[in-house]
Formats: sequence, structure tokens, C-alpha cells
Amino acid sequence: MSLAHVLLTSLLEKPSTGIELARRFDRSMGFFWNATHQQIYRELKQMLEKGWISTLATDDSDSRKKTYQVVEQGREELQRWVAQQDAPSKLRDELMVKLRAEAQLGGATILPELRRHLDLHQAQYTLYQHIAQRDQQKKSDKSDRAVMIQHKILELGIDFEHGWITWLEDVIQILENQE
Amino acid sequence: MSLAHVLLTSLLEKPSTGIELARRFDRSMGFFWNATHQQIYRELKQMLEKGWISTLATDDSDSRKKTYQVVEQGREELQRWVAQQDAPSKLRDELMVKLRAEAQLGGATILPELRRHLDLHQAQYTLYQHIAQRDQQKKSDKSDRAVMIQHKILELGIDFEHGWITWLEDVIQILENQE
DNA sequence: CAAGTCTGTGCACTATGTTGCATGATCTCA
DNA sequence: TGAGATCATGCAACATAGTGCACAGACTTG
Repeated sequence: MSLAHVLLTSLLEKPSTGIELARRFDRSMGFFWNATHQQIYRELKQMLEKGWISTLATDDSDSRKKTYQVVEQGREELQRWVAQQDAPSKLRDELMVKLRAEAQLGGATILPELRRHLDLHQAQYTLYQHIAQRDQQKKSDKSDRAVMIQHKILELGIDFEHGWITWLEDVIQILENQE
Repeated sequence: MSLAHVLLTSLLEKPSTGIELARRFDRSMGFFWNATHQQIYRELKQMLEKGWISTLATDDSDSRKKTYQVVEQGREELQRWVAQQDAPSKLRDELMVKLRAEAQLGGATILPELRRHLDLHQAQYTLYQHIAQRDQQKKSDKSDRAVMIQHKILELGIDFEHGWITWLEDVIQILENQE
């Protein structure tokens, strides 16, 4: 299980409420991990029980809103997890299965799906490029290790999207010519 | 749920037993989908109940071994699923979270993990290349649509591994120079 | 031929992820 | 100021995935 560790990382970057975390998953953190708000609330509750995080005292007491921060024990747990060896994440892609299924079934029903995915990847690619540009202007402080790492992670996302786009264009073209 | 559809595709390619399917997941099919044998047996049982597959009558009756094949209803279900729209699979990568966590925690404990992943991706890349070469010799029949699609899927795998390798080498080098 | 290993199937349990709904608090604007 | 939107939290039920263990039959070797 590592949703907890994703949340610890996110909370280290900035103490937040459940919703704020969920929203961050639609952005930067979500590029390589995503979760619904229910998962997040459930996990936060468990992390609180384990003593990895605590609520900020500064919270307005008449609101139900709770802001969480990482405590020492949580930091240690994260450190332990980072050093731990894990297998590379497995790629699990429905589109590839569909392609292969269609190779067996015959027909060209997959083409619209391929085109749709191409559009989606192009949109994602553009989005990443914008973020990269914005970051470059905001913090030209390249010496900061954390900034550099975040930039590199974004770069990987861009590379992957580019790979998808090139590949999809190629496959679509081949399949179109075969019809 | 789509493990069932992955299995349908695999069974269309060749009627098989549970174990044979599991083994195939360690190879070609496993490049973009994987599952344990328990998942597979469980799913096969349900697919049998739904009437998507049947057992081959030719099976040796004193052995418990069962060979499954896709029946018409299963073929229709697969056809339906292929045409259906789905969101692109989300990338979910622990290594990226670890990197980002380490950016917050400081230290360089992540470097060995990065090097280990680099090795693993290099091994995978080499494996894919070998398979591609072997396939090229075996079936130079490029006009076959199914063969072409399988080749393209492998090519995507190769592209991804190459992307990882380049990126990891780059990041490792940068982090090493910062120490 | 007995003991050990391998093959193939499967159950039970736990972990993780998803969907639908409920509820109180806060905001907003006519 | 009160009706409706929307924010933030959460429960319950369900669906999917993964681990650990068990067991029967086949194969193999001293």
C-alpha cells in the first residue's frame, strides 16, 4: 500500500485538508498517481490513528474542516519507504488489449478509439508544456534540488505523452491505409 | 472490469488452461497487463458461469486439467467491449512518488533505487529487442494485420523502455553531480 | 516403490479502489 | 432572509486485486 506515502509526500509539501489533497491529485501529483476523495479521507483517518499525521490547532473550530500535517513518526515512515526496494510499476493498458483483441476479431472498430486517445494525449501534452513554461518563469532558481526534481518528473510526463502521440499517429495511419 | 476481456483475447489467440494463460502473462500479454494465477482461475470460473467460454471436450478426463475456449457469446462480449469508450489508463508510478518525497526529505537515499530501476529497464529493453528480432525472422509476412498489430504493440513497449532509460540516466547523472 | 518435486487447480482472507448516497457548513444573490 | 448551490467530510456497499496456503495428481530418481 502506498497511497498513504503519496499523501505524506503531498502533506510535507504543504499541510492541507482532504479536499485540497484531492484537488492536487487532479494536477501535479495526479500525473503519476490518482485517487478519489473517498480513498483520501479513509486513508487520512487511518494515518491519524497510526500517528503519522496530526490536525493543525489553528483550524476554525466551528467548521468541520481539518487541516493535516505530517508529524515526526510520519516523516520516519516515509523515509523508510523511500529507501525500500520495489518492483517497477507495471504498465496496464486497456487500449493495447483492445488492439490485440481486434487483431483477432477482425474489423476496424478500434480506429475511432485510437483517434480519441490521440486527442486526449495531445491535450495532456499541451497541458504539460504549459506547466513547464510557467514553472520556468516562476522559479528560474535551477539550483534548488526540489525544484529540479519536480521539473524532471514533469519532463518524463512530457516524454511519455510524446511517445504515445507519435505511436498512435503511426498506427492510425497504417490501419487507415489497410482499409 | 477487464481482466475477463484480456483472457477472452488470449483464449481467442489459442484455447488454453489456466496455467498456460498465467504463463502467457509473463510474456507477450504481460507487457501491458499482468495477473496472478488465482485471479485468472477465479475469472475463468465466472466467465464459464456467464457462458462466455466452454471447456474443450478433448481434455483427458482423469486429469483435473481443463482447456478453455471462447464461445460465440464471449466473442460478442469482446466485440462490444472493444467498441466501448474508455479513459486512457492512468500512469501510477511509485518511483516518481519516491523521488518527490525525497525532494522534501533531503538526502540521497533514492540513488540506489534509481540505479536498480535503470538496470531493470535495460534488461526489459534488451528482452523486447530480442523478441522483435525473433519475430521478424519467424514471420516476415508483414501483410498480416494481426502480426503487424502485435509488432506495433511491442514497438510501443520498446519506446517506453527507451524513454525510461534515457530519463533515468539523465536524472542519476544530475543527482550524482550535486553530491 | 517411496520420497521428493513439479504441475495445475482452488479456497480464504486481506487489501485496495470505486460508486452512490448522506449530511452539515458556508456562500450567494434576489 | 431564506432557497438553492457548492464545499468538505464521511458511511456503506460493492468490485477488483493480491497473498498465503492447501491439495491432488504426474513425473522422476535413488
